[in-house]
Amino acid sequence: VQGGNLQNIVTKAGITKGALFHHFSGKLELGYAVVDEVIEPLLMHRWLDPLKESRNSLAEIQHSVRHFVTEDIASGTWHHGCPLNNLAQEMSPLDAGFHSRIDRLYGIWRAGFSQAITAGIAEGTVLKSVSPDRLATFVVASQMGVWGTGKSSRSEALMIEAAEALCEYLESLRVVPGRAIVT
Amino acid sequence: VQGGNLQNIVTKAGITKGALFHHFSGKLELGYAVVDEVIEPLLMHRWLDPLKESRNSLAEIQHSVRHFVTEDIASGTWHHGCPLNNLAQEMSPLDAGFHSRIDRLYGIWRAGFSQAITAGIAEGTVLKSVSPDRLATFVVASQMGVWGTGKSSRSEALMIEAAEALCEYLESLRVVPGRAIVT
Amino acid sequence: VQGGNLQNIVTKAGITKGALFHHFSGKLELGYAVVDEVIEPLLMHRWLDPLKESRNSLAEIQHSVRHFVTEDIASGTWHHGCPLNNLAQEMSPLDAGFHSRIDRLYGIWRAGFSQAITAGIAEGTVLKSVSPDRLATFVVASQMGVWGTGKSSRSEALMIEAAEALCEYLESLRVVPGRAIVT
Amino acid sequence: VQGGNLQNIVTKAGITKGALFHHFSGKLELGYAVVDEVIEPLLMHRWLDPLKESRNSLAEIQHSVRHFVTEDIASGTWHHGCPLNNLAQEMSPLDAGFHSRIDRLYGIWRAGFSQAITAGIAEGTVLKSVSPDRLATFVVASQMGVWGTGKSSRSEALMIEAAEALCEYLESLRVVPGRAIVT
DNA sequence: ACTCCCGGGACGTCCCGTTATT
DNA sequence: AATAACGGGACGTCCCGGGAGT
Repeated sequence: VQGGNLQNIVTKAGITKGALFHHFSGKLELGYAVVDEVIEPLLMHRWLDPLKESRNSLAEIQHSVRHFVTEDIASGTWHHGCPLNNLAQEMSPLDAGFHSRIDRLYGIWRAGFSQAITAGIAEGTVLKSVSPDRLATFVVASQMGVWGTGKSSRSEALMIEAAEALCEYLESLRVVPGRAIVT
Repeated sequence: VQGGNLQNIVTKAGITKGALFHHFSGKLELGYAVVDEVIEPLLMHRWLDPLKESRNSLAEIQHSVRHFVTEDIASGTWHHGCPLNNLAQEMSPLDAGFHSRIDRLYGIWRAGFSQAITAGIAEGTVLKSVSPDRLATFVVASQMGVWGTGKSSRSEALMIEAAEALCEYLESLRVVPGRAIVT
Repeated sequence: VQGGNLQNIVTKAGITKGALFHHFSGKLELGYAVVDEVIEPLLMHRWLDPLKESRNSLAEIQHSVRHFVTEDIASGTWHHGCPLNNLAQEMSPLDAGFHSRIDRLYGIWRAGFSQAITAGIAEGTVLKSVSPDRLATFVVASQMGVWGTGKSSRSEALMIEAAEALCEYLESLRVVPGRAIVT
Repeated sequence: VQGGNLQNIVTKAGITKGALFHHFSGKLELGYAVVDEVIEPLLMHRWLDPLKESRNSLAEIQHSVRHFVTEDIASGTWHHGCPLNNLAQEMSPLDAGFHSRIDRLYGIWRAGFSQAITAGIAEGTVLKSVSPDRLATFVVASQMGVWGTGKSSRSEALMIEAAEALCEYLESLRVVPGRAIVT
């Protein structure tokens, strides 16, 4: 469960502390590198890039939510939780500046969602009554909760249920031809 | 931010380490006691007890969500996050058994919500289309996310926005006289 | 030869690192304590206090020089050098502020000598042509050199010779009844 | 202040660690080479060679003392202390054998002074009452002290004063036509 | 011949839990 | 019952020297 132990990190990575210190000046630099070179690309690739090429924002977010849960369960690492959140918990005690890097990614995440939702409204796939910023904030928060649920309960079913509930909510905000709209 | 240091804990508590070890066999037992004697009553008092005396479950949950956020901000400790989640993050590396206590509380939380939602459906204040278990899981997960958002961003506005978004969703699931219902 | 190694320090002192850390917050505090509570009193007791009660400054300094060399050789630690200088060499890399504490002691040493020499001139035991400050600086420097000679050469004879040469010089600055005076 | 770090040494020398290890088997061999190829020639050039060509030993030593202090201050590196002493302090913990090389240089230094003083006595420029070996030992020790004073205090004035005091003492041992001699 | 990458280990720091003491 | 002193050990840092690769 604990990745913060440097000895464990290097052992599991199959390297030594000497080798690590050669590439990074310390644990802090390692954390920075992980955020910048692993987590940020992962965030982009898994959550934001698909939205850019999509014409249906909410459907794409739903897809990502379901896909991520499915994949995590398949990979067997689903009870590890959100990598971003984990790193934040692990590294924050070390450096206050680390916190800002984490928060920056959350900001990017929210901004990307907000932008896509705005586009969805313009394209007529999302209800006009939706506030893009608020929904983006909520979806990110809920996804954090989905991971937290999986991590705490270690129950596949519960994690899936939370993810499905999020998707269900998103579904209610979509404009679907032939569906009545609450005013 | 770091309360994990035992020396800090006893110092802040105004006692000495020796005194602590007379009452608890170690850091683990202390953590257990905190869960059992502090967090569980707090969970009951803040989230579940109000539901028992209420005739409108979703409205009560909305109230709790808003109340907790408001109060946390007012107390100046709002960026500390959820006590339950914090303790889980702090202690779970120490002991796998600790994890089960945390999860038990989440289970109680979900069960309490689910039961109240079921009652709400029976009483006609909640839409019949709602799945009590699923919604309970989602609300708990989202509330975790709301705290996480506040803790990460340290932004009052963002935390409030996430909380309001959750309340907004709950609002859409309530049965309000004179409101059209989506089929 | 190496006292700087903390593991060696605690081992030779018969204690453990844990015990040391309980009394001192770190190696630096230990060094400070050694300077303040060991070396400074030693400086006072061995070099400056005798001068206060003496009516013949140079003779007293000569006595201290000879006594210290003799005692060091007898104790078998004569090749360790000057404790003040050793600590300066050992600790300076750790903390620049440490340097000032060391220098302060040298200043006290020089000031004490200077004052005693001034008194000696007034009492007529020291040549009027002597500059107190200059001689004090030189005697302290030479005594440092005497220790350095012993430490480097590890030769008793050489250390004694250096000390005797210093005493011989001091002898030439004394006013002795019946001795001619160079003008 | 700290030159002991091998990485710093090679960086400042503009080479790499790999290159160093092709020429020296380790830090120890490097230290030996520095003593043999840098410090020993420097000792010869600065302190002993001038004596060979001089007809007035003590005046030459005075000149060297003053010259070294002046030059060190001018070069801005005067507070680094004596290269020989510094290296001794830096390296001797590493190797006992290193100590002997250092001591050998001090021996050469003393022998050179002693020989020059003996010649000075024969030539009539030094008082016959002077013991060449003892004075040589004392001058070397005092010069060590002069450097130590400068290094500890980082005060130009103090270092100059110590050097001048040494020169003043040497002056008193010279035979100068027309000056009275103490018996 | 020289560089980069790396292994192994020592150092100072820090902290949990225990023991001697009152 | 409560404290202060302490033991033992793990952590992150740091560095010397070796060895593969060019």
